[in-house]
Amino acid sequence: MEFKEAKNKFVQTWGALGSQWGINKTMAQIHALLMVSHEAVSMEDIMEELLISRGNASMNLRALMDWGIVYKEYKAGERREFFTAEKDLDELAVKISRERSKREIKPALKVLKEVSSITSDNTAEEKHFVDQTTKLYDFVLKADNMLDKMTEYKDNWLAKLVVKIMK
Amino acid sequence: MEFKEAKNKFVQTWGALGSQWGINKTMAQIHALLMVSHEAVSMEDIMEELLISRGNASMNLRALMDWGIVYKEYKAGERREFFTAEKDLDELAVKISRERSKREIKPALKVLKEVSSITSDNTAEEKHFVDQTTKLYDFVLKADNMLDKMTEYKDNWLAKLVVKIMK
DNA sequence: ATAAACTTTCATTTTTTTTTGAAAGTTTAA
DNA sequence: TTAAACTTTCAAAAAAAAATGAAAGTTTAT
Repeated sequence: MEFKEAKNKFVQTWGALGSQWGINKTMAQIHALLMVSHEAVSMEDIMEELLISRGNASMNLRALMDWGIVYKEYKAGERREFFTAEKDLDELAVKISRERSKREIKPALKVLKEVSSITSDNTAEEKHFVDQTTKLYDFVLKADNMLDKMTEYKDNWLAKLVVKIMK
Repeated sequence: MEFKEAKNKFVQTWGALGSQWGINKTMAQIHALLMVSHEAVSMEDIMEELLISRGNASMNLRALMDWGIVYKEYKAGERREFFTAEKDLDELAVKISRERSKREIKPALKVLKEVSSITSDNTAEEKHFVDQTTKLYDFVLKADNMLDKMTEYKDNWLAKLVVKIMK
């Protein structure tokens, strides 16, 4: 396999993986492209390489910057903007975890707390509902806390964790 | 908030959370419904409660069973089938992790290995590509191994982990 | 102040994903 | 073996999500 083919395969695969995890395909593809680029890339070049429109490129780059995993870069004497991706994978994981927690998990927790707090008549049905949603709240809260703690380790938390677990 | 309202809110929220993580909304909603039901539910009742068609219910129940997180149940003297969800949350997490690893992570790893193994000319561009995809392979492999290890803990791995990390 | 070079926005179109529902299939009881 | 009671399948329709592209906006150099 030659370079161009490999690069394309990587971008496609990363895009597909993104889709499966609720991230828009193009967004994941742009991210993939930037991750393996040794220097900052212009919007023009991204459009060309991925065969997407200017609007699409612009919106997804904005989204990636909102996630904090892609940065704008200015080059001296160049009018247009260039983009780079976070390349430190530990840092990348931390940022993705934080965003998903903030955007998705925290709001879900809020609802779980609400619905598990209804004052139940004591029918078996309602008791089970309260019991199960309470357990779910506790579980999700723990999982979310774990993510939080991981962000404190930052450097290499994953390796440390795996070593610990595997003994 | 009364029971029915709370139940509905829970089902909707679980459905939305599913969507954000790449799981079809109805599939997540059926799962939510079964999780908080104190007894097995018929397809008819699922259709009615979620206002979905027979085909939709059938296909998503099949998918949930393929994931190993919903079971068929037969009642004596009843022709139709009833469904229940895995209610042990540790068990649920284990099964979801295993499936996602098998379906999504393992295939991605295979590609990462392939593309990181190209014989590079030594342009800076190609070197960076090989370096970055190799790192990514190592990282994803570690993360996946962590999931694997977690499935060995089964009972309460999450609590144990959090305790360990938080010291 | 102007215009060139560039980016963003958003109504519309396209694509993808999900849902429907009717026909085909299956199982059970008599 | 038949028919009733139920489930599954899948082509077509609907809904949802993503992409387009042209107009509006912004920045910079002169």
